[in-house]
Amino acid sequence: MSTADLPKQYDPQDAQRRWYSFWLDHGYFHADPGSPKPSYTIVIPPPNVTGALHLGHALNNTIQDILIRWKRMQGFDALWMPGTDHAGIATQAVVERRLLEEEGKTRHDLGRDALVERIWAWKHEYEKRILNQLRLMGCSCDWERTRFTLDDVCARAVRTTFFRLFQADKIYRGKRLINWDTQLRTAVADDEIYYEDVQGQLWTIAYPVAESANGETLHVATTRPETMLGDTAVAVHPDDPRYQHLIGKELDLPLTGRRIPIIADAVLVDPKFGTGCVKVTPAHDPNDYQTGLRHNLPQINLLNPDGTYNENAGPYAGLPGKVVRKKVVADLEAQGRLIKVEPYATRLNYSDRSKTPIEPYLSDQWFVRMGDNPDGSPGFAQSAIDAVTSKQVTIHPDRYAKSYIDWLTEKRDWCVSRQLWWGHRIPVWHKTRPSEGEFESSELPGLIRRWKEEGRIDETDRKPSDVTHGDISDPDIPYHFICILREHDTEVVEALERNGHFVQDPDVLDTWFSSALWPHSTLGWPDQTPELAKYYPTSLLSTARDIISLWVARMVIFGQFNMKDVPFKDVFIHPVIQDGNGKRMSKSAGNGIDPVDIIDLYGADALRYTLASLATETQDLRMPVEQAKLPDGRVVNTSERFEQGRTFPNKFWNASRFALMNLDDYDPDRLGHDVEGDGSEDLWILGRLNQVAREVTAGLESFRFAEVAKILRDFTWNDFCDWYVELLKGRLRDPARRPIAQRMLVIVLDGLCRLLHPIIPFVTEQVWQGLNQVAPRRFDPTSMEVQTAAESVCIASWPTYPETWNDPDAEAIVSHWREKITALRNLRAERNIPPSAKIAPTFVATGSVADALTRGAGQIKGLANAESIRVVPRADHPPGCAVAVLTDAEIILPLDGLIDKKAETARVRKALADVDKPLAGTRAKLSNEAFLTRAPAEVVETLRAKEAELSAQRETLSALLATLDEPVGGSPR
RNA sequence: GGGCGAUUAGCUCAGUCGGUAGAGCGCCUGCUUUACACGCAGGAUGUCGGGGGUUCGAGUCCCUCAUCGCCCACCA
Repeated sequence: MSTADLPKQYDPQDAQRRWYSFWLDHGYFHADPGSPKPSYTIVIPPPNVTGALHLGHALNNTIQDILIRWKRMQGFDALWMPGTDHAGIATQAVVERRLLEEEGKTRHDLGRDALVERIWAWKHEYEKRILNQLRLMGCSCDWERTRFTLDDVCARAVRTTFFRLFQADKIYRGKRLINWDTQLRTAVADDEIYYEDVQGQLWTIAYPVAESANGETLHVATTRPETMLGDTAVAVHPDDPRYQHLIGKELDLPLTGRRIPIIADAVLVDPKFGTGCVKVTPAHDPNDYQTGLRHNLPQINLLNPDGTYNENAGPYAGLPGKVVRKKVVADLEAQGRLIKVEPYATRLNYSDRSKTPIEPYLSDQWFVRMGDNPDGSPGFAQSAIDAVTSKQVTIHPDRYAKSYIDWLTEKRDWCVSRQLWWGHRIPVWHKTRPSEGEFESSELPGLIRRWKEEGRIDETDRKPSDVTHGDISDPDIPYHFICILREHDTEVVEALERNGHFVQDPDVLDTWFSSALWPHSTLGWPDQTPELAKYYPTSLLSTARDIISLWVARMVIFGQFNMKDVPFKDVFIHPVIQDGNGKRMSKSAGNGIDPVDIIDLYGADALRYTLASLATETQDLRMPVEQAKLPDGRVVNTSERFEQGRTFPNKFWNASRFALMNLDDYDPDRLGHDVEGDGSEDLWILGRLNQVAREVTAGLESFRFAEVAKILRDFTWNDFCDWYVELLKGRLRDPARRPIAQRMLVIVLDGLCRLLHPIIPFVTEQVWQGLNQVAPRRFDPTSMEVQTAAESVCIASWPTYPETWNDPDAEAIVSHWREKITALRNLRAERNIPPSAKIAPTFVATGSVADALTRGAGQIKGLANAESIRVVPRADHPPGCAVAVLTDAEIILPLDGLIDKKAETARVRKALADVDKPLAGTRAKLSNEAFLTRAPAEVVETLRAKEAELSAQRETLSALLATLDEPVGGSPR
């Protein structure tokens, strides 16, 4: 191959364009359920269509692609299922914000259908962008199977699941406090709230004990006095001696004339705080709400949707909250019930969108039951815990299993309804109040019975007397819900909605509801598809730790419910990328790094290699952010940590370039004079290649990506490039030895392409294609024969080399060479011998060391730039020589006309000091009686041998120093 | 408040079985050696956060303190 085809610097952009489309054209990424190969499956954590991918996505997708490519090469029918998430609240919020900024409109101006249409348009744009980013990174997803959590396939799975949950009484209607934006009249998600510390006030109010002879009162403190109108209890700590006699008694709630109980609650009340009495307003405070559930307290809702007070507030009805507060305070004061008012720093919740305070608001929501079944058998949460404790699902690193289990142990029911427009609409129709009466006489009751028998609908028809276990709905209100199986069952929908008997629930499902189905919905469930049969359960899930509870746990739950099996066998939790100061990267903070910028700057392989080398078991990893200029002039964020990823593929490229330039006359069938290689270096490098292949395989099996990246880099750079290729250069120039050298080069390069491919797919494909041009027929590690290589490294076999490729003798010999050559280079540097000057060293050595050096004379001459070398069993130190004393040899280097006694003395003294330090430590240990008697014999033996070696080395150095006519220091102790 | 993690070279991090510490970048010296200056050769750099314990021996195991970060809950 001519150098013209092989630019000095690897051009990642060119390779990316060429080979990605090449892979797609050949369909390598497409999995085939009909294939006899065993399956290996990963479903992508679907990125939100809210925006572009960030560096965390890049890390996660690099990990997944490494595994998928590796398994594909191992002969698995590898499926990487791609797709995106509709991300309910997040996406709707993004589009609504833009609507407001650009057109000054709210969603109510547009209406439900028009807004949803806008969001679809946004989705199309970002989905395209996200999927394209994945392609740029080289991700080998099966694009023909791309899914979206809100597409028809997923929608069917969602509706079927909801229906089955409804039938199984795993879904119920309950109350929950939501964050209510009184201005926009809408529910707001937790992450759409911001806090502000404000200087408020704390009012202390006296509640009189009912029918108390001595006029006893309880003092309660509150930051929101107006909510007292909804109080349904006052709580004290059960162990508080001050109030023991009052527990169970009642209070006269001022201003209302209502009687409320005094309850004992250890959770809500901290007896050391304030007066030790807490007013309980279940409908307007999350803690009080929980307390209310514990004590079966009524929940009195005081609010209208617009923030004014309702009829439950009696005389205050119709007034806005602010005014109610003023009047309540004034009225309390007038009645002498206000004890004190003091300034108090408190935190207020505000809606991100309207910038107005959030009101906790009690509303009807749908819940999925997490607790155990009425018969005591494990419910959803317990089954999901069991899946992990029994290792049906293994979480790596295993410390995350704890957070998974801890969260599930609470068994808190999952609120699945959201007051949004973007998402899967809840397939439930409510009976409307006006329809009562005429409904009974209509044809509907009969139809409903029939449809139910046909399995098209299910219903919950509850009269006030019914009690459902765990159901926290208001027991006084009857309801009738119809759950519909098929969305397009127009016959049913029309009949239900006719005459306004039923209306569909306006809410949509929590986005995690559809995400929880992802591992089976994407494979076609509820249909029994060949894909489902083959690829479920999937093999691995790779994700970030912050969604272990939101997503991982729920996938296990729904997998067990729908599929009767867990969704994946392994879960890998990858680290979170932070900036150099340990802060989360974000667009708004300006410290984010865009993976596409890194690809533009250094290439996809650089991005992937760097991220892989950072993927350790740590939970956070830091990446100092700095700026760089793109070719087009844009200034973008990058990090010095991409340096390794940038240089390494280039190094590999250049080593390959050297090889390819020397393979023009490669002939796999012409083997020179030794089939088993030509020298110790060949046996050594094959042994190393074999060892590296095994370590890399083991590393991938246990998700040690950083270690795998390091092993491969070290082998490629330090063994292959720095030593093996250098050792080979002389042989390549010798026509008799060239064929074997070429054959060796091809074997190692072929192996490196395979081993590196999962991490850096583009440069390895580029090299593989080059190899295929000059050496299409070559050694194949699977068959152990010379045969035509695969047309792409994507589908080449993962290498497993014979165990016999392991030669400790060759390894020892080469390590002797390396050691002595390094010592010679060291001498050169220290004595300022120019690299170009030829030297003629003498090695003093015996036994196997001498053999190794004699055998490698030619190699050593080449790499140390020596014109001759001698190996002798003993020798004096003639004056005017530099001498290096190694543990098993001495090197005597005559320095013609370069006698510098001072420099040589300094050098030897330093060498002596270098020996003295470990020698002192070793001797100290060996003189420790306890060590000698208690440490294992072999440890003692090793140390003794080391001591002998160091002593001998020191002797020689001392003698050497003496010949330099300098005083010698005492023996170290 | 509960949980998890981190603290090792100037920076960012490895360090599996407890046996006297490594890498990349940066730094210093010298090299246009015909694969590579995104390179080659050589070099310097550590009280492994503090204290205590277990052990013949601790970066590694245990306790404790400090600092930083993340997650979850919460502040009447």
